[in-house]
Amino acid sequence: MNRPAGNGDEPRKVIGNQPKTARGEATRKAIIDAAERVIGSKGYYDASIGHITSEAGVAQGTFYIYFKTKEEVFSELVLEMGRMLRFTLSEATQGIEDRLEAEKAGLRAFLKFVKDHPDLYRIVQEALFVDPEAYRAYYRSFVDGYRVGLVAAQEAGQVVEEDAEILAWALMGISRSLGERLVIFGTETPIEELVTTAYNLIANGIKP
Amino acid sequence: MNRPAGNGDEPRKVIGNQPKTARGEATRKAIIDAAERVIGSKGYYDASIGHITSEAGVAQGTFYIYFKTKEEVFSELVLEMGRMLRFTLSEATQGIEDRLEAEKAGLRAFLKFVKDHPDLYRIVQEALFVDPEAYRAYYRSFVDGYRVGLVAAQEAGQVVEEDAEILAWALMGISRSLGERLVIFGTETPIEELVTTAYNLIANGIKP
DNA sequence: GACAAGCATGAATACTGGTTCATGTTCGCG
DNA sequence: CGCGAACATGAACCAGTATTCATGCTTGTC
Repeated sequence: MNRPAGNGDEPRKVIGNQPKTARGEATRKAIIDAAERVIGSKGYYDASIGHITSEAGVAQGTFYIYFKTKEEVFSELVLEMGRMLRFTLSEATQGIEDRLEAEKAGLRAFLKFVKDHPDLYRIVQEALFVDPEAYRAYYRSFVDGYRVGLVAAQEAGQVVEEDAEILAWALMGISRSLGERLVIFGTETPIEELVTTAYNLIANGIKP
Repeated sequence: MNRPAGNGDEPRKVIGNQPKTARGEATRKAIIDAAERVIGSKGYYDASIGHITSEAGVAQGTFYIYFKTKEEVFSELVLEMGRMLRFTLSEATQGIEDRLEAEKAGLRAFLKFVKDHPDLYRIVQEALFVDPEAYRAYYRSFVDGYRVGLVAAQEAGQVVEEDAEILAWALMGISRSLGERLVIFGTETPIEELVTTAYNLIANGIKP
């Protein structure tokens, strides 16, 4: 029961075991990618570790070298997804001066992203049940971005003086709903049409 | 392999076994109610038949007198939920002449319903994975109601001439998002405040 | 008051699937 | 080389749980 002094009880709360070589890095990535495909298509509960590892081309035990539990890959997936989406959006609105135009570009980029990654969409939804904390963090960060933009626009007198937090949730709801229609309900409406209609609604709805 | 002629292959697609006496009726209802509570709080996959039946105060085997599978109670729950919500909304907007006022009343009723039934909200969300067909039907019927109202208002010249289907999805998204904020994110904003802000957004957004 | 259909029981079944482990294999470095 | 740390294997373990089943109870009816 002896051990070096100056050590806490927990081994520094590392997420899974970080690989130390390029080889391990590659394997870990292969597993995450496989998990994305398998969980995305079958859902979390129907996706077994066996499915994931065989899709990744490794043995079942290998999974546990990199992840402590099944839940852990999932959480990481959700995090990754949030990062990707935020990156895509900031990329798409980079350098656009007019705030309303930026809004439009963001909406368009969001719908495109969702359409290109239908699996990712479902994964985030399922996080509400598998990892509620990750789910909340995902939407919180999304809505925060929205809110900051709105507040700035309000200060510039371009947006009506309503509670920016509530407004942000409402606007996010529009994007999300149209995205869901695309992915879950498989409608064929061109994205540009959705963007135009939603943009008019939003622009008229929030102008001062 | 002989059987009476004039019979299809399927035994009339009865959902579960309908009880024939008041006693059975009561037991069946007790199980559904228990399922609502247990699945609502633990989620579908963590809610075992054992949990549900013990919550209902019956033996495990009793469950299978009334439902063929675990999925079946769940589907019935989702259906029931859709019915309840639609009833509540039509109740709340009954007899309101002005369409915009009706919209406001509907929004208020929706948020109140969601707040009073947080479990039900999560159950519908989970249906996307457990019974996608039920999930789609739920939202389809919701959005259809919305669309019909919008089209009527457009014909009366009260609403802008945008695609009513898209508009309906967007507006539904606003309600849903604010409802989710209430239930999943546990914010304490008074419903009336949400209604006012959202109403202004919607009213300005869709006026011709 | 006995018969049968409906209802109820809960132990046994059957199987899935997450996790562990004892045993290799790879590979960079001295 | 050859040593050790990192990585990989896949068979076995085991806990949980949906579903079945043989048996027993209730209740209304003739």
